[in-house]
Amino acid sequence: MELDRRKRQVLRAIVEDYVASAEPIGSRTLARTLGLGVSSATIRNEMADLEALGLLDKPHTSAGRVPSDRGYRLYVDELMEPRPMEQEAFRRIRSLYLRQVREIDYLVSQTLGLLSTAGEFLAVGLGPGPRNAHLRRLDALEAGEGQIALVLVTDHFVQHRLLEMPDGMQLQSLQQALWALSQELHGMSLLRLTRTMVEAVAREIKGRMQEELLAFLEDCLATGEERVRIAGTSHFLAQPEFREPERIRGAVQLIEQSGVLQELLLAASGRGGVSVRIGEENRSPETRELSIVAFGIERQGEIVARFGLIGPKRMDYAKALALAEEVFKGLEQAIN
Amino acid sequence: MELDRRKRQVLRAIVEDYVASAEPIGSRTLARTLGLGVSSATIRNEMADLEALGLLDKPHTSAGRVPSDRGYRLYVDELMEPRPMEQEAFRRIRSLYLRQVREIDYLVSQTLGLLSTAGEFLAVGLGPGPRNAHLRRLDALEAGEGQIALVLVTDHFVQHRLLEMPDGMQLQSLQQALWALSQELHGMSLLRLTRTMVEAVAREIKGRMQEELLAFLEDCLATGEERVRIAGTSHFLAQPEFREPERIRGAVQLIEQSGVLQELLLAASGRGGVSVRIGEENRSPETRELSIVAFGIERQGEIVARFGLIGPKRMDYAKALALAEEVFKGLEQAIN
DNA sequence: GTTTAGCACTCAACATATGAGAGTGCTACG
DNA sequence: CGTAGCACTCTCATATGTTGAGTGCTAAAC
Repeated sequence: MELDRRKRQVLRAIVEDYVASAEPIGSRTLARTLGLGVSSATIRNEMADLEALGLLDKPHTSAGRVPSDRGYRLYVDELMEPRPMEQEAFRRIRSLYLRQVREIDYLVSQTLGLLSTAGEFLAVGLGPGPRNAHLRRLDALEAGEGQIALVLVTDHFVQHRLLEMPDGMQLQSLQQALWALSQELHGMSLLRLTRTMVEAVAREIKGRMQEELLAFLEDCLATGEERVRIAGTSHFLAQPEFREPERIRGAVQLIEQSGVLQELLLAASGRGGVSVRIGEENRSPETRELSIVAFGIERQGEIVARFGLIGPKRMDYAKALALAEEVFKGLEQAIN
Repeated sequence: MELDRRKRQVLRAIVEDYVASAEPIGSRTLARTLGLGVSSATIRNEMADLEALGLLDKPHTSAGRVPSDRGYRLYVDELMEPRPMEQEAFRRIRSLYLRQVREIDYLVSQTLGLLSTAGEFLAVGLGPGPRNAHLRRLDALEAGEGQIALVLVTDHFVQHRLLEMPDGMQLQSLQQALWALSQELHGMSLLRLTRTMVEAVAREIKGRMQEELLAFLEDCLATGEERVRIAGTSHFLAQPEFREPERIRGAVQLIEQSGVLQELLLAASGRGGVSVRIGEENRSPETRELSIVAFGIERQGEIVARFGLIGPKRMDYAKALALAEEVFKGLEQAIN
């Protein structure tokens, strides 16, 4: 079923008005602001048609109309005009990705900062997991005053731990053991690594240092573990949809126990660019009233990082998409 | 002015009832629960006296009584019975601090996790600032595939950054320059260090690597910078005092722009053990309705870390104090 | 002197009524 | 096909009782 020109105009105006005002749109105001020389009654008829098509909803009998999920979808797919980025933001994005940094973990946190500057979305990011982090080096550095720093380097991140050197332990022998290990296990995925390593390590190093080393490796796995990072909470919570205390509580909970957000991000971000999920298109009930603009970053065939901009369904899709596209391009370039 | 035995009993019962129920306490219920064989009228008289002494408040003419700030203070100082910790929590605390770890930054984040498990307070923590972090080592490690890891070690934390080696740059010459620098500036406070270092570095290392190194050092300062860390937000926001949307918004804002919390923590935590601040005793208007149980950790005469448990004035002081005392002891021992 | 019973009074919270305002659907007409 | 007009609906805000918990005070009892 095709929409004629005017219906599209009306739908688009309703979406954009509603995004801006967060208030249902009535026929009178729309007839005025639309500037087409038609009366409110005509608009009302068009609205009734759009509602019959499932593109608009009524909050109650006598408030204005609000876009439905399908209405937003149509808007995003066909009606929306891509909006150019602000110069300032554009420049900041470019400059971040022109640097020499290759540490994905670091890039994730910096990118998150960038995404949250838009000032109205909840920015979420996911770094590479232990599955696709590969060991490059494991070492112990002298750190003065009887302490050492354990350092683990992978292709995606670095981890460290400052420890008291146990009495009677030789730095040299520790280093030798670690070097040998590094050599042997170089390039191995961190996920497979641990089991093998635990046993190899146990042979060479004894006592408390062994315990600490194992604890350190475990933490490296945990840190490398895919845990969603979040920025821009207050902007997000400031959205008018969270005015009621019950809603705001739900949103806070959603953010705190980030499992749901992680799931959302994983489902929404994929290969090949930026994609949008709207309301009911999300699986879990907690996110049925939210939308997400998301993308994944690929390196050598694997997705090593994922990002998303989350807002109420009434979010500014054009703005979010422009930002996401730009960051996507920058990051892909920087990483590959 | 001395309070007789019964007045103390009444005050204590009111505080503890109110802490548990968050509802003002009336004379009738109190007469019943207190189990003293006196009538509500007698309790009413006692209450009136306590109110005259400034130890109780009335939310309005005809609700029950609520402790005033001074009432809480008297309760904490004289009336409260120290509560023993739960075994489980106690064991977890001990085991964390029996390890070899000396990295304060790491200890801060682990301790914060511990504090937030109490499940009703907002836990805040502050690590050592650049002022009291002293350079131990600055190095560049080969990290494979044309990349290097810059590593900076201080007595309190370690920082790192994974970089692409610029074409034509020699790892050896970079290392030499960094070693020389480490040697020269060893033990210097990170705060004074940078200025001097910037210039020294500029001489030895050129081009993009210089930029990246400077950026790295700047970030080290920023990371080492005293920035308050927060855990347990959702427990805190679940407190009934934040039922109204306006209040909850205020609380969220307080948490997000953490400057006020940092100030609060700095003012409340000091040398020599755990202390309590109640309501109006806090300076800034945003925290007038909150209380904090806080302590600082000393090492060689300097406070290198600070922690606080924040709740509404109606918080469970006995529980918070027990937890704080235990963590304080454990940390002091582990660090010294 | 202390305690208690009794009573009038106060105030928040809840429910109910009322009116205004915004918006809709429908019908009849140009 | 578009428009004017009108009855109708529903939310929101305001006003008005009503209820229940709690207080303060007085006078009598212990």
